[in-house]
Amino acid sequence: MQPEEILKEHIAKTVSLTDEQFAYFFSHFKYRSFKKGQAIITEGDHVDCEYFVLSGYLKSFFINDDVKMFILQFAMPTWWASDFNALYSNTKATINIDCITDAEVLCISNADREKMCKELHPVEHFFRWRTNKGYVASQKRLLSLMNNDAKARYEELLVQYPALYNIVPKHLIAAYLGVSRETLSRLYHS
Amino acid sequence: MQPEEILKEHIAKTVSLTDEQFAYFFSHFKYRSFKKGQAIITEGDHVDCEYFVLSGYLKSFFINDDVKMFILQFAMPTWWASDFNALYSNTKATINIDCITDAEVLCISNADREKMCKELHPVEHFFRWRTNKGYVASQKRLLSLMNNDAKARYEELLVQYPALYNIVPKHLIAAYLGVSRETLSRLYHS
DNA sequence: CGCGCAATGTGATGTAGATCACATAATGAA
DNA sequence: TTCATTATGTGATCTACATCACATTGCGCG
Repeated sequence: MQPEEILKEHIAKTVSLTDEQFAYFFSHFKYRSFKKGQAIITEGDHVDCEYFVLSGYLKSFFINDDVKMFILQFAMPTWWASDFNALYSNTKATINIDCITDAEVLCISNADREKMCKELHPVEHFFRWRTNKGYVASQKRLLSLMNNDAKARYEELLVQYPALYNIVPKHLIAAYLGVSRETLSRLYHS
Repeated sequence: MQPEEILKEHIAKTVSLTDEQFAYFFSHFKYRSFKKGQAIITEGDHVDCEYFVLSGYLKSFFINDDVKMFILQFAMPTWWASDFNALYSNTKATINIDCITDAEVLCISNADREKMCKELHPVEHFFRWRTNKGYVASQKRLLSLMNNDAKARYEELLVQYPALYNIVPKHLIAAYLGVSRETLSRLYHS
């Protein structure tokens, strides 16, 4: 499927745009492809785009002072990724995004997104719903982190995103769950 | 300050509405007041409103199978609260909201919010930004929960919301931080 | 095909924070 | 003011998970 179709189908799940509206909207995106391991956003960068994943897997993560990695999100096809904090408050990136596999994305600049939201009311509606979904998911994860132990969180993750099991190395899954890779290893060998 | 002014000032920080637009928007809100300890949303309820806090403090929280409480959010004046998951996906409430102090709120139904978003583009813009702010805050809290120990999280909270220290009982602060009340007590007595 | 590095497994030990148990304030309603 | 209830403090113990150390496996790449 072509990039244009993928995005169109994704948007259509939430709002309806005429073909002309969509074509205009789409014209503000830029296609980019990345190799496995390549960085998309690095801490300290100026951030001016958000990314719609066409193919492949990304991770957004934070590295603390002890050089320990925490994964905020895996991004899979049709998901959006960026350092939304930096993007919206126009500050330097505090998180990193890179590619777990080869990946293709569509990117749109912050300015263009805001312009589109202003010019096309349905686009603003779309982005409101997208963010809302992200917010709700983030709250759920917060609860899970406080309420469940590592094993329960691991099983929850596998039920929700079984694809991750095969594609994403275990030490990254551990960094998402908030446990050490050793603990994760012990969890699923018992 | 009157409810109308409080909301108006709050909205004006993000978008500008004409007086007529704002009056129309405001006409969809209903004023309600609650006593300390009173429940606003209870798990299992049908949720059809979101709440803008005029005065007082609310908490949104989850009770697990062991009857242990986890606080998702404290809501203070000019904050919004609801079970957004239930509200947007039209399912029964999975969280509770009640009053830490006497409180006054303005509530708007889901249907009316959506209607307002449709009829007044700036209102949709406002709600997009509000949700975006919530999303970013939630991601930050997630990182803090994975990265910092209880003491660091406690200090972070006090720096961010010093008012909570005097107003909110310590065992609720513990339930927000994700530690036991005993541990919290030991933390700040050393 | 085989070298080297990254990913994973597994034991031993350390520790933050939970849990239990009980004492001591506060608060608030009659 | 008194009594009951709720909030808080503090010791003793327990436990999930981290950390360290090292072995093993797998895989990208020349």
